[in-house]
Amino acid sequence: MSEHDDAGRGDESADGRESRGQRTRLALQNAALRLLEGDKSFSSLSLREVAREAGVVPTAFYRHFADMKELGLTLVDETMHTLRDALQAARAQSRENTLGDAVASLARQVQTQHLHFCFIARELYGGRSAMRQAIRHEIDLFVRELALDLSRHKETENWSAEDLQMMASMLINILIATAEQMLEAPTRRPQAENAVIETAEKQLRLIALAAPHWKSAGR
Amino acid sequence: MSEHDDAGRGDESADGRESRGQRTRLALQNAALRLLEGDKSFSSLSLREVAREAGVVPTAFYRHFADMKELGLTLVDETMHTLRDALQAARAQSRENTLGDAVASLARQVQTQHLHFCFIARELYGGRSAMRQAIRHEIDLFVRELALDLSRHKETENWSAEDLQMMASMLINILIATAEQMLEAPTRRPQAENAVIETAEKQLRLIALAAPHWKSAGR
DNA sequence: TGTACATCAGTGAACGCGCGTTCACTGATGTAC
DNA sequence: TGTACATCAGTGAACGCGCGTTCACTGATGTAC
Repeated sequence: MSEHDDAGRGDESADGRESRGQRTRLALQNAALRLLEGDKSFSSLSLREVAREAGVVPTAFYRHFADMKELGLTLVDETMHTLRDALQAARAQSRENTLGDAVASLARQVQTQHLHFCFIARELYGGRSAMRQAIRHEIDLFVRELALDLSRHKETENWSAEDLQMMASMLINILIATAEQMLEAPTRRPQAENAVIETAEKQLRLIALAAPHWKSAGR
Repeated sequence: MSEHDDAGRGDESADGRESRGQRTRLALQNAALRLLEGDKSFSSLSLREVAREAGVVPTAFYRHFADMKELGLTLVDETMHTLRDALQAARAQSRENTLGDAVASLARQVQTQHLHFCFIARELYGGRSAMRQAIRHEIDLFVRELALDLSRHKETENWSAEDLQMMASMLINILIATAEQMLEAPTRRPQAENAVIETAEKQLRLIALAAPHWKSAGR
């Protein structure tokens, strides 16, 4: 044990290639995501099913995760990190350009990160409590970030913190609902997809219209 | 066989009390809803589990449903019928009174129809494809009904059919998201519930604010 | 560079369990006379 | 009202299956000298 702390090695990933262990771990994660692409939800996925899809024997699973629940929470973590980057890109778009560009950017993300969005959308509502709460928490972070963004816009600069939060959560709701609808009609035709995108754009535009009139009406 | 069509009897429920068969059938349905109240989703529910909760032997299940899928679709049908009535009541409220009353009415419905809302919210996103599509279809009907309602309001009377649809689906989205959030924090405290309701109210009010300005801006 | 050894990722047999579904059955409910 | 019979909801034993998890193992990867 005492001979282990002589050098600053420690981190195995610095060694160039990813180790054999890491490869199987990733294979398990990707196998689970692949299996979730279709009809199934994570809670109806079996350990043996995932191992089979990953091309390893069931017992190998335990070298990497204590149980399916741990795999699930790992997937939430990694996936939400990916989505956070995606939404950050979309937010950057909307700051510099039009709302339409922001929606188009989101649509592109949904297409390229298809597996990740499938997983999150299913588990946000359908999953077990632990996973649902983990996702909710990440979404709350999104909402807070977006609220901060909004506070720097001229139309909403002197809104109360509460109202900014309300506005942000409504916008995120629209994004979630839109992503869901895009996932629902994948194989049919791109025409349906465009209709969904167009509707989302209109909804965002309508809300943008209301912003300058808020507080002046109301109570 | 020929002696069966002599009288106009036929319908067994006209006999006063519900028959023994109907009682067990309802027991199975309610058992499933009860089991879904917690963490689980319908697809992770087993036939034996439902029979056990209903107090019958597993094989008795087959007297009433071909399999779990049939039970699921039956539950969707019945539950959506219940919810349709609930939303119709909420719509009537909003026509005659304020938006706040409409939201309060929805909140009351969520509390009294708690089990039904739990079931639908879970299965809308987390369920198997057949069930998800059945629910989506019913929600589409809600949206269409609401769009028709909107077309009779003065602020939106000369909007295009497309725009009415867009508006209606946004309103329904808010209702769904609000119901979901109310289900999420049930045991904690009523304070959280009130915050959710207040937010929903504000969101609806904000959209109402935008309505008169639509089309005058836009492209 | 080459050999000896330690570590650890992946193997395969085995277990007990709850599952969906079948079958022949029992006994209660409803009907005909 | 009373008896004989048909219908049909619910029973209980049995089946084969995939599951999660255990265990002792093998053999590849990495380390020390």
